[in-house]
Amino acid sequence: MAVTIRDVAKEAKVAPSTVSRVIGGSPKISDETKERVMEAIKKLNYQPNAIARSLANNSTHTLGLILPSEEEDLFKNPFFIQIMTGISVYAQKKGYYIMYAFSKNENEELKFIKNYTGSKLVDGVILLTSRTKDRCIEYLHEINYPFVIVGRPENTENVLWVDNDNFQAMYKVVSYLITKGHRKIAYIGGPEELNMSKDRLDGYKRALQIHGACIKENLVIQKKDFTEECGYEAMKEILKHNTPSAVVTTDDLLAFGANKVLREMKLKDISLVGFNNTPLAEYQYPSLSSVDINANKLGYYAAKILIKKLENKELISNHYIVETNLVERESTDKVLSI
Amino acid sequence: MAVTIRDVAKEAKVAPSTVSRVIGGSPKISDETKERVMEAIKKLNYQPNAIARSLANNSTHTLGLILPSEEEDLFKNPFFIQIMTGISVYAQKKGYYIMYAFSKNENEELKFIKNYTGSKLVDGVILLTSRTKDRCIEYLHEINYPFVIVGRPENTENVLWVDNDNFQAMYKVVSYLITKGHRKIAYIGGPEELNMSKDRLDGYKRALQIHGACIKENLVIQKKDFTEECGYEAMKEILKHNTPSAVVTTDDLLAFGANKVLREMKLKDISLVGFNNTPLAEYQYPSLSSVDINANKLGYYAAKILIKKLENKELISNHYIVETNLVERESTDKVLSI
DNA sequence: CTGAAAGCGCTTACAG
DNA sequence: CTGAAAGCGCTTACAG
Repeated sequence: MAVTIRDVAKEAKVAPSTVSRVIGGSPKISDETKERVMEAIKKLNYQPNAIARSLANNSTHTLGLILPSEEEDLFKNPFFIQIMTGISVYAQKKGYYIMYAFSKNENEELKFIKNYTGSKLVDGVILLTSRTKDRCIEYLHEINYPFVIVGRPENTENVLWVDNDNFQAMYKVVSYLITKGHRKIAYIGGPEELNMSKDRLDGYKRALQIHGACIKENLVIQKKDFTEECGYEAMKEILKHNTPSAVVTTDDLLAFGANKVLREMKLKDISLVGFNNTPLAEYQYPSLSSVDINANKLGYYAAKILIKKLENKELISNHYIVETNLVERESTDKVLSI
Repeated sequence: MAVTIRDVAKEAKVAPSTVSRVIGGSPKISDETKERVMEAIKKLNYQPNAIARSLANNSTHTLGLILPSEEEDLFKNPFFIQIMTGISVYAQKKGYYIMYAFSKNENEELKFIKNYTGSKLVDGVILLTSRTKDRCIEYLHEINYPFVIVGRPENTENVLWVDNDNFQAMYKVVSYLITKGHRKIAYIGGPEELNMSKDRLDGYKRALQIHGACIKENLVIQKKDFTEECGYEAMKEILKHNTPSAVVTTDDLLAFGANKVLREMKLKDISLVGFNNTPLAEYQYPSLSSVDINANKLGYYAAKILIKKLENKELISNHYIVETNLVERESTDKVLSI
């Protein structure tokens, strides 16, 4: 049998409640008994039962992480594992545990959330996807359970979230290209209904506008998926009507597809920028410049903002913006021939 | 306040113990009361408190997953996330929860294990690294806590583990190359002290032996790390004395490095095989043939074997071998010029 | 400063 | 077949 608080109490010749207070760091315990209890704890190698503690405290010190398992790039993009390490760094620092569940779709997500919250297993929930009109968010609101979303949700009222500044990220990329002399810059994006897509496209347009560069309709293509195929098709479409000097994309996979076209057509002078800075980027020919979104920080701050909320600490803001940075590689290293 | 078993009892006009029995599926409850209780549960939308249950049952239905955070290829290799999804598929099917912790080194690993087990948070532990003379394994043995290791440990006595058959995996690769006409096959491996390394090297040697091909000392190079640099150096060393017609490696990163040399020296006729089939493999030039280790299955069976143990089910064996398969790509597609 | 008691929300022998 | 009671291992008002 494992040693309990009663064993320690007996050993130290005090009441269990006193042991509990020593452990909890209660201030009103004499140094003498504190010491005696500590000795007993060490002698018996006592470790409090976390479950009993949770029951008495009505708190498990556990965060529930809901992951999508059908993501196109769950394995190709280190995004998820980076988020997970980021979360764990902060959580572990604060003595919180993390549970995770992979769910295939919104229904399953909701099922896990109901399970986690209804059975009081977790103190708070971390969501990694936010759909438009997200039922999980609605539900968590309804039952008033603490949660945080990685990725800005449609409606940010009363919800905690962390995200990159997608507008600024793309704005910076386009501005950078303009400074390098580019004027005709094409854009290949993913599903246009995503917030992320809107923000990035806005950033693209705004940067061009500010610098007085042209925004031509057929320089902008948005596709249904973040896949290589989509990138390939998009690049083909663009080249039908135009020959840009640079192409920006909203995902490395799109950029890979675009790059394939450029290679096939031997268009060596067109610059190309990816997004997410996946490990694959540096292995492209030419190696691909890409925007690093610092996914680990997204996780870190998600955990931080949620735990602060759980501990009723004052929140300066209901969200946190993680900076992005462009990793420059060969694909933006080309001499402008225009 | 959340609804408890007492509320349900009151609503159904029975004792809490009866409600508990209905939930637990006890056979000796009349259909009539069972129905009444079920109605009350539905009406009040009752969900048992998992923590209270755990305390009463002395079991949390939770598995603790210990992950290394300093792994060279934590982000480049989808190994870990695949393991995690594999674990979750089986665990979720069986109603188990999963906690994870990233640890920087053996000491931290041990700390988390002590925490998880000592505080009774988890019913069993899943380890993803086994060192020679692993203190974590020793400790878990000492306290007699259920655990499973992904990757065959040094001493398999009395421990649960899952792994690929590394001997056979490499044996098959080399045999395959021999059938394609190769006779002079080089080997680039990682740290030789790893079980995995020994097994793969043995598989290489055995296959050559069986087929009567040559095993030359300086065709085999083992490096300290699974990195691109190491692969690069190793390939250089090999080419100093020999010109093999094919090269096998024990990791894709090693193969990438080797491939770099081959490209630089324009040795287009040398076949190359990677290991782990990372997403990067298909993006190489030429695309890299690689051994898929089915990491998701490793996770799945790790969870399965551990949960079976936890539920005192009969175990046919204390380990499970997950098959590997060679994914053929351009790098083994070359015409033999020898 | 410390202890006895009640309570967290379940489960499960025990009794009927 | 069902209920009253004790127990899982903690915490925390309450009293002194």
